[in-house]
Amino acid sequence: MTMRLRFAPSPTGYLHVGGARTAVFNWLLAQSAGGVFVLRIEDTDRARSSDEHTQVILDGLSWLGVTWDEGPFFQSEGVERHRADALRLLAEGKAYRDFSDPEQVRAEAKERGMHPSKVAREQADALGADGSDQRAVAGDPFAVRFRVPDGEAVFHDLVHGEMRFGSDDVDDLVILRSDGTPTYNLAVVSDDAEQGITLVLRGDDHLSNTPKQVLLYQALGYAQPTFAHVPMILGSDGKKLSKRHGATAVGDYSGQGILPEAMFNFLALLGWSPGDDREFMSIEELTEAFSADRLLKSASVFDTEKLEWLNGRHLAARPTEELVRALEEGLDGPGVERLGDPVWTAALLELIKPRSRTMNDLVEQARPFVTDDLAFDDKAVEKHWLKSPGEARERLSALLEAFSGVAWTHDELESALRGAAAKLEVGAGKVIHPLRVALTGNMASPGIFDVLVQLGRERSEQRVNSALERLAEAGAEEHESLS
RNA sequence: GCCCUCAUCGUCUAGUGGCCUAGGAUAUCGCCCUCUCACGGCGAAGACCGGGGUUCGAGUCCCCGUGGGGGUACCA
Repeated sequence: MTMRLRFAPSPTGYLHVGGARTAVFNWLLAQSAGGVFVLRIEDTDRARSSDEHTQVILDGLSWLGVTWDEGPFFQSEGVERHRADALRLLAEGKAYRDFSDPEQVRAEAKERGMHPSKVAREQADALGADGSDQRAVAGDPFAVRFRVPDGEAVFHDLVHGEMRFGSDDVDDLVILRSDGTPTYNLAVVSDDAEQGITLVLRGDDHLSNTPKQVLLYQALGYAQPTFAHVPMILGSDGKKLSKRHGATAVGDYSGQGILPEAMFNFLALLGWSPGDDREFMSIEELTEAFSADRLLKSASVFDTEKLEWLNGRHLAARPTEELVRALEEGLDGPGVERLGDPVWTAALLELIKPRSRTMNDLVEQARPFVTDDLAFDDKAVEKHWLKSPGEARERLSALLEAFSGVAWTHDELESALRGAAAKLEVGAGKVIHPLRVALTGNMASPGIFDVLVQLGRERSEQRVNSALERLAEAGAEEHESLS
């Protein structure tokens, strides 16, 4: 029998990393086992669901590379079937009409220290089958409750093993509301059965719902699937992941320059491991290594730092052409046409790749090389220029002179610069730092000779010249304030 | 309250009764490389939640606590 799996998000918000991880596990299992992966949107809560949210979820899955074989199906399309299932249980005496007022039942249950469903069942039994029929015919509104049979609900869970729940701990649940709409627990069972799902892999927040569902499978005469309840993903404080923790939607991370394959890799490693020491893995390797029996039981914390480290590794592994495309999208204004030179751009990428963890980093690192509109870091300017504008000027003009005759190569520039520094009787660093600010506007950059070569003679000299102008102004002001 | 569930370095994890003096990764710190920042290399520090059992032997099995999470809805 081919394995059939499903991912069934509710479109009540964005695609949460926890949901994304569940989708990743399902996908991985379907791929590695040659199974079928079904996508179902659980949109029965019309008030909170929206097409917009559905689209965000679909986009998020596509971004991650999670593809589905069937669907998306919409739970709302199955309401007639859900209702028919509920009514069948009622007809077979496996469910009963509940005419009671929820408020009143809750109050009474609280007073008598019992569960509301017990009170509801008591009232229904007191009414009797005939009484129930009469009130129904008379048009009294009622909900339908499942009459939980005595015995045990048993199911097999791939991560928790055999699970047994006594029916005493399962309460008679409403399966059809008094407005005629089906409830979640009935709808999932009906849909999973209809769609032939053989393995339900979902978050363990559903673990306590499972006995109810198992009992419904049996009452309805549907084949019961195997389950796999995977642990939840927590925020950095060990609490349930929420907006407080910042980004929790996969879309947020793509906006921050996280690569989909890195996110996929990271999510796959949350609650699962290949059993050896591999961490940096391609989707192919993950598919190859994945197996449900290595799924973990305990919740894990979503650690952004490690995600970024992993992203850096995936970024370094990306083919140059793809990174170029990202730079083209991330940068604009005069100068971007330089990216059209594949040799120049490839060289640039070699310089900035090891210094970048996210795509956003990469774009920012590339900026001073690509555009001529430099953004100066105030701290860098203060430290390497304005502390002593005179010295900075002297050193930069010396460099301009020293560079004027030499071939524009890493080694030639290096000996020219070191020679100039020696002549000024200062360490090479003393000239390198003001030069770095002139060329990049920043305190940190790739090696200074690489920067010079990458910028080329003309642009390098222009930048040094405009630095000198700025320093001349600063020097004049300094003079004024001193006099 | 009741029911369920989980528990190894800060974090992700390896560990299925002797291979554990508890391994790896990340983060942190130090050193090396060096013009800065990264990368890289080397090194340090860092964990079996507590208590009882079972056993010749327990991180690993059992029980009880404690802590976290979930459920207990005419939400999904």
